[in-house]
Amino acid sequence: MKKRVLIIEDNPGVRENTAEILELAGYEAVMAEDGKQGVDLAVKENPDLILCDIMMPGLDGYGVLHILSQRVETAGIPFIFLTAKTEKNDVRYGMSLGADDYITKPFEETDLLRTIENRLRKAEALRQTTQRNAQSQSAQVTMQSHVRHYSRKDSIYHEGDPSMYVYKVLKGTVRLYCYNSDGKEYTSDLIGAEGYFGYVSSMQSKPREENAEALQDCELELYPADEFIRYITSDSQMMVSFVKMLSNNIAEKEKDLLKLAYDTVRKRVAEALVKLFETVTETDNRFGIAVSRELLASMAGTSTESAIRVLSGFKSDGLIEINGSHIKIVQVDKLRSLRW
Amino acid sequence: MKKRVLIIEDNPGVRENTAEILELAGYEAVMAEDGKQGVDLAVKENPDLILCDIMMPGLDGYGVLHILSQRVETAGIPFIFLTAKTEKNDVRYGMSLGADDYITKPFEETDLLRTIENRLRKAEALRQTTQRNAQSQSAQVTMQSHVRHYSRKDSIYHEGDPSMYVYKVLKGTVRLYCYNSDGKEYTSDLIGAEGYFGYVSSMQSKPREENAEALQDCELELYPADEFIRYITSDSQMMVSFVKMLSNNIAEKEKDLLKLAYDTVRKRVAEALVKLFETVTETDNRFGIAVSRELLASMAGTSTESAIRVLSGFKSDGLIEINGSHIKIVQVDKLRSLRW
DNA sequence: TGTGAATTATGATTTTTGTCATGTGCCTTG
DNA sequence: CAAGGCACATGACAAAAATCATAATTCACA
Repeated sequence: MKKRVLIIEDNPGVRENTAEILELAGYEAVMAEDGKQGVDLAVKENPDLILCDIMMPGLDGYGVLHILSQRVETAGIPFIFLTAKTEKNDVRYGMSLGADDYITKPFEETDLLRTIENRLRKAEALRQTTQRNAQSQSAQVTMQSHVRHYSRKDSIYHEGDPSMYVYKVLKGTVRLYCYNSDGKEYTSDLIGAEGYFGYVSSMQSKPREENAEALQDCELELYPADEFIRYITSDSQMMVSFVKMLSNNIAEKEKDLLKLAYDTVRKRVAEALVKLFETVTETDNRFGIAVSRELLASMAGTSTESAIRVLSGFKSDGLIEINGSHIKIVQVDKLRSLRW
Repeated sequence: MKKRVLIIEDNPGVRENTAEILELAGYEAVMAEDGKQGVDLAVKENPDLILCDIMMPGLDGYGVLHILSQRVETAGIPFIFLTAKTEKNDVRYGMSLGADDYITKPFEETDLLRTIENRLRKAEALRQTTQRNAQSQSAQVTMQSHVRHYSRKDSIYHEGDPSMYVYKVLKGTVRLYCYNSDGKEYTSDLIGAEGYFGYVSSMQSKPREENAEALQDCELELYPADEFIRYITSDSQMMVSFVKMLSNNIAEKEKDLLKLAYDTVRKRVAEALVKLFETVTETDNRFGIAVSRELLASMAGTSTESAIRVLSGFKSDGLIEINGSHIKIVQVDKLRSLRW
């Protein structure tokens, strides 16, 4: 059966031209001339893939993607941005919204077709895997994996890297972080022993959206992305657990958002300390845990100096003890209650 | 087969007593005397349900829940907090972390057993549904649902309400928001036509974690939570789409976090305006869209006055036009580029 | 169509936080 | 053991944002 591709592009020339190329290549092309019509057609026509211009009058490409991502029926359709600009910002922003890929205009026919084919193949592979697995219930599926060691400060992956693995922390702690446009760092998560990370982008075979590094010496178990997908989808019960994990993740981020929006630096640093304390279990607590003020600041979303000032305050309040970069929490309970 | 319950509680008296009650009631009780041991046992023993004290030396209940939520294998186990305090803050905080339920100490035997039974039954129901569906592939499943109308400012649900429905927006726009401890409002999401909401807590039969209200007159389709779960789990492909939707949600929240951490109010208000513009398609744009400054402020995570000042700036820069509460965006592109 | 309440706008002021500068102590390295 | 580098600490100042106050204007409703 012919694969159906939806083209959302306001420029008639580009639109027609692209459609022609696709039809010559054996696809069925459906065209929309603006964002709103694009959303309608995506729902009605249920295409196998969507090509979408970013800059459009009215509802633009980002908006289209945003809307389609919120619908179960359309969230799974591979989505490729057509971007006139080579501007990295634009592309990065688009990818972070959940686009699967992008093509820079003007594009070569071969580029276009190769990118489309690539995405269709990946989507198909995912479908095959999940369906095969759904049928062969019961059989205990084991994951192939290998263990790798990372030293403190080692980079595990970077933003933009292809998502090869899903990781499980066996020992140590991993830090996930990203940069804003001014180059400031925000630590979005700490993953302690037994925790998983890297699954979001792996599930969608999308490039990494954040950076990961070892906060301490780490032992990680690496599951190839397709192995992980096979494992997760091998059992509907597993899938439900996975969904629950994702849901928790969402709830937690929402909580962080509320904190970041209105809470004082003091509260946020308290939160960061407690989280650190809860995640980093390895070190013995006699001397406290080694924390750079920079890390704490990037967890609280503030400047290093502000974080330091708050710490000084906690110290003189007797909540913590400071020995160089080692921080020992004396009164966990009080610190906890500070967060609210 | 006997159901296994893991009790994580540092007080030996309470621990032994609870175990005794459970064993008399026909459960198998496994005990852990602190958080760390609790995590270990949760992994090793794979219990059917976990009871966990909040206040414990070392790793506390929140920490245990946090860690277990990050593991696929343990994220699905019903988790119930034992809390000595009746303090609402504590409980709310725990629930927002992903706990399924809580029991206040000292508890009545019947309360304890009823709560446990209730949670086990819900978990079992979910398992049954998903397994049944996984076997009966292929058959097209339709969802029972009904449509309900909401007028502007109508409340759809409140924080703490039981999660009865998953909603789909047919017409209009819905606002999701939550309050911080000072009573300040943060608008975490706007859902436009075709978007779904309310699925996170519904999937886990947990109480609502945020508030939902109609931003404009709305027509919503209501799917009973169990219907929705049945629908989603009826088809592995559907499940994958759902996971993708959740992943997108996470990615988006992460993006918002980065913005909130380091971006200026100006940028955040620009973001809010664009988002509003992209979501609220209904109104004709000749007069602009009606937006209260309070809404804009709660989307940007700032005070109303600050939001107003930024708007005044945009107005004198010719980016927008203001007519009372109606805002018309004149130069979308410039506004968009302001966000970075 | 007028009136009062609610919202928007804006000035003045305070509070919070970020930035720059400089000093201190510790640790590494030659 | 000394020198240099680096992270931590803190003061001084600047910038950003929140808060308070009050005026102007919309808007809902009789």
